[in-house]
Amino acid sequence: MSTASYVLNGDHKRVSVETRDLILAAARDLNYRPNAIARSMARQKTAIIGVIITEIQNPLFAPVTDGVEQILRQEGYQLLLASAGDVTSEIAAIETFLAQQVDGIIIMSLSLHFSDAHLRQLQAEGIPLVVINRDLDVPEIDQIQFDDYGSGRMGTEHLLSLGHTRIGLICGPVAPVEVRRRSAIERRRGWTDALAAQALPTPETWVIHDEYLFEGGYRAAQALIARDEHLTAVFVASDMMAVGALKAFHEAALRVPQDMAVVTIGDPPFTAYTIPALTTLRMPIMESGQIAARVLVESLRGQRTAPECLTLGYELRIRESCGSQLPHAH
Amino acid sequence: MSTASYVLNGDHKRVSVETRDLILAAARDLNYRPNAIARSMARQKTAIIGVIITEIQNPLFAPVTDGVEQILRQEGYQLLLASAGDVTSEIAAIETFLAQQVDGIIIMSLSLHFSDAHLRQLQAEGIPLVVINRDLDVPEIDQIQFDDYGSGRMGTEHLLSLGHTRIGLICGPVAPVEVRRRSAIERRRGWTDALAAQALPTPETWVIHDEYLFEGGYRAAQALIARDEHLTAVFVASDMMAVGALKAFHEAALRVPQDMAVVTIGDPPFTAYTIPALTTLRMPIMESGQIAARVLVESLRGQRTAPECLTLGYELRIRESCGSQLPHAH
DNA sequence: GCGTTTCAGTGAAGCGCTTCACTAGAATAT
DNA sequence: ATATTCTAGTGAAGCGCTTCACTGAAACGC
Repeated sequence: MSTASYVLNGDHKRVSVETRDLILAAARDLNYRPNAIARSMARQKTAIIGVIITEIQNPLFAPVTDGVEQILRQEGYQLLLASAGDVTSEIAAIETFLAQQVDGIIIMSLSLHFSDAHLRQLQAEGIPLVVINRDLDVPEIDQIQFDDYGSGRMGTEHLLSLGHTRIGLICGPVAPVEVRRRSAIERRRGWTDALAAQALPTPETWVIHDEYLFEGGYRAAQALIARDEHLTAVFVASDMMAVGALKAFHEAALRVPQDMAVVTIGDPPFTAYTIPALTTLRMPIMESGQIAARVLVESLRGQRTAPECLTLGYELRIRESCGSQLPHAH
Repeated sequence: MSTASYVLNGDHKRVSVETRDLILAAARDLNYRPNAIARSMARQKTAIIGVIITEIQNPLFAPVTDGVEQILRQEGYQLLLASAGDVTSEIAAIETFLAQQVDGIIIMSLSLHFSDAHLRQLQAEGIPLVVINRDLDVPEIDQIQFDDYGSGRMGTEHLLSLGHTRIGLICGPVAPVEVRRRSAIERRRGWTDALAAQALPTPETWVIHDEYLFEGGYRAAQALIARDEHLTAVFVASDMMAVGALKAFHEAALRVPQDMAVVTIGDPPFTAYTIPALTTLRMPIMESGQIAARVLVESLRGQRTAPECLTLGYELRIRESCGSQLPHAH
């Protein structure tokens, strides 16, 4: 039995070629399938990674999961998936994963401010953990972030570079605390700083916060129009919101980009097919999943010394909605 | 030890209240966490379900996975996820799942015509299996389908009911065989039959097949416009394609719905925020995941006798692109 | 009061594998 | 020729739990 085990695990030194072939042949004849559970039991590791995401249907999660899965598959790990929309169910998911003896955990959250005592504890117990997109003040934990401040700044600066000075902001929720998104706060900060750097005003009335949804963008744009602040451009900090905003502008007979230039944030291909096509800051979502998985795998192999704390940048994709390609009057 | 096991598994008959409390207290003190691997080993089942999807990023998959996850979580099962874009990797994923001793498998494929010898074999080995959206000719296997023929028919009939007679079709790929989608074939059949039932013509030139993508719909609409067949309406058999088509129509200065009425198929919320909002046949995607999970769980509990073969219907959502709400001239 | 049933708890096998420690024999060294 | 090393293979413990078969004591029946 031990010989068979060595053969099936590819230990070439311990077994002669003849016995090896014999065993392999027997395995084939018997239709032998190794029992991963028993192996995990004996080895005290499972080659399974637990992945927790906040909501499966959120557009961020498919690409992240895809990225994670690509790398894990390639590295020989399996992926146990759970969704957890609040701290209680996150803790429950972690407990289940630990019971399941996962080798490591990846958590991809919305940029909500969750409490993280349980993550500290996980870390303390020595379970390899990588966290994506969470406002976490625990430097020992590997983290992958997005440069949300930079995105706010970059989007606004692009509009500034096109000559706009009255640039509004449609952004995700910043209050109340349960739904507040770090990304929304940071993007707003970026917008503010970009305008302030040019000594331009940033009045409260040029900003609308709403949910990161089509509906939210639609409502926000309507509200902004109603305020009649003579804006010539708006930075919409989410592609779903931008689609909603485009509709509201269209209904208000505001032409984009002539009457209202739009820059937004996102990754999905559909931003290229809106009317007009949206100029976006591409968010490296799938990449964040890949990187998280790689970092985790390196941890598991003991190839890491210091904790990772990466911030991924956005990339400007100029299309029609910002009006770059049009001569426009100011 | 056995007493502890009984207590922790909630067997109330075998243990006195005092010992139970003692054991529970000790478990708490020791921070005891049951080892699911060891339990699986002893019980010969894992409470893990393997889920295979074709491409994580395909818009069908997030809702399906969501539906599956909801039910499985509620029923106490874990979800092991793998993506497999072709038969070879599907077989590999199944092998891994079997090694992992999953209790059952759910496969959600694109409606490609995959070979299914390996599924028959799975079935023969007695592994509970539910397949969503695959063209499978194996009546013993539980299957969840979408009524694609019905959707083609229903969408076309809606346009007929609005007085259109020259109704084009933009549809998914039907050839070559590697990329051919059953859904495309069926929807075309529905379109043909709906028109034929009214003794209307269904010329080849009114139909364009392309990929189920924004790009595909864009190209297809351009091609259709170029043919100049004086169509007044088109059934676009995918919401992504419809978004692309809308853009092509817009660029060709064709007004939707006045010059070209559009009905499409899909579920995602974004169809309500296109310009104009798309009239769609809603595809019960998440529901298909829920149902698949329920069927599987029932199988695992031995509560099923006959194999399931469900076909889920589509539901018409009238919005702007079909022109229902407009008086229009014919 | 004796046999029977119930109750509470214990012992031990076994789930399928890995891996350390070991052995017998062959090869090599001195 | 003897000691040492190497090679190929074996034995057995053990991973952490479940569950069947069992036991001793208490409760019950007539």
